[in-house]
Amino acid sequence: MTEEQVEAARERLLQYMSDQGKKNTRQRDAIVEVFFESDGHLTLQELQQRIQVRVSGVGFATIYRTMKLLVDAGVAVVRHFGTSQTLYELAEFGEHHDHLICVTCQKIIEFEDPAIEKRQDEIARQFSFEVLRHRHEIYGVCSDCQV
Amino acid sequence: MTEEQVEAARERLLQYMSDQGKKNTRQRDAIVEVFFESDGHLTLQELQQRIQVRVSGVGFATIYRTMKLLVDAGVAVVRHFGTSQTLYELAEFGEHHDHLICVTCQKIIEFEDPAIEKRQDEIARQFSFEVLRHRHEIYGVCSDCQV
DNA sequence: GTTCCTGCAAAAAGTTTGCACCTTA
DNA sequence: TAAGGTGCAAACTTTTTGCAGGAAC
Repeated sequence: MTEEQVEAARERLLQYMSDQGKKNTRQRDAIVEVFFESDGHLTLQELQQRIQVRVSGVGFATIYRTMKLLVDAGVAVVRHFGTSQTLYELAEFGEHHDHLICVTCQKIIEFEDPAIEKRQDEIARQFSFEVLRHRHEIYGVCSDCQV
Repeated sequence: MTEEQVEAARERLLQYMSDQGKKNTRQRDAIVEVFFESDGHLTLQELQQRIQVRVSGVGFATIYRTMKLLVDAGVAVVRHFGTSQTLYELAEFGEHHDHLICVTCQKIIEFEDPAIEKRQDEIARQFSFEVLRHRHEIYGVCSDCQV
């Protein structure tokens, strides 16, 4: 995700918060900061770990509720990749990417391939199907986890 | 999934069970029956509801453990869609296909495209990623539902 | 000063397991 | 009869919520 897109997301979030009469707090700032820096795909646990480093004692519930706020604002989306844990990802602004998911270490690699997107549109056309969105996930073993 | 594939799955399950010294029971038969007939993704809850109809008093734990057995035998796979619930789906035998999903009428069109599969392998190779499986879902509006 | 936020702890929701008893082969 | 299987209930895991006190505007 590019710098401009993160900026756009920040903008959108501020707009949403002022529209909804939401307040800025120390905790919220820290959570939002960590989330935007991370480039997505974090569980609540991971967010908490990273937040602890800069602001101590941010409760789990606060992170949960703040992420819900980000989702409502449209700057984050919830995803599930096989595990029972919820992941939060930066919402797409224009750009689209898909995922390679390591079934061993749960690492997620993003990829983007115009050739596949194009072929996909051709297939849809064959069926007179109007594409709205898609998900393409490749599950396997990443280089680090291969024996 | 075709009739032959369900047959193959049954075969494989029986083989696995005899290999592992697993026993046939009234409950297991009912669970397997319901699962194979359903041809869809079911939660444990849904399975239990359907099983109740034919065999009363099948415990949740038994269904859970039986589904685990089916997964181990390779005839079922676990999936997580948006919800927090686990879904069990029939495993694919041989052929692989992906889906065009109509967001209006929920119709599902299966497709298979060697060009995409090939491109996908190339991408994985770039990341030294060993592909195990993938899912490719295109959401949109089918020809019947377009206005 | 009112409205919103936070942390805690408890409640929910779903999945997994230990155990005593029962069934299959 | 031995090896598994079953149901119950309890343990776990993760997400969600109620509430009293605290912070933002």
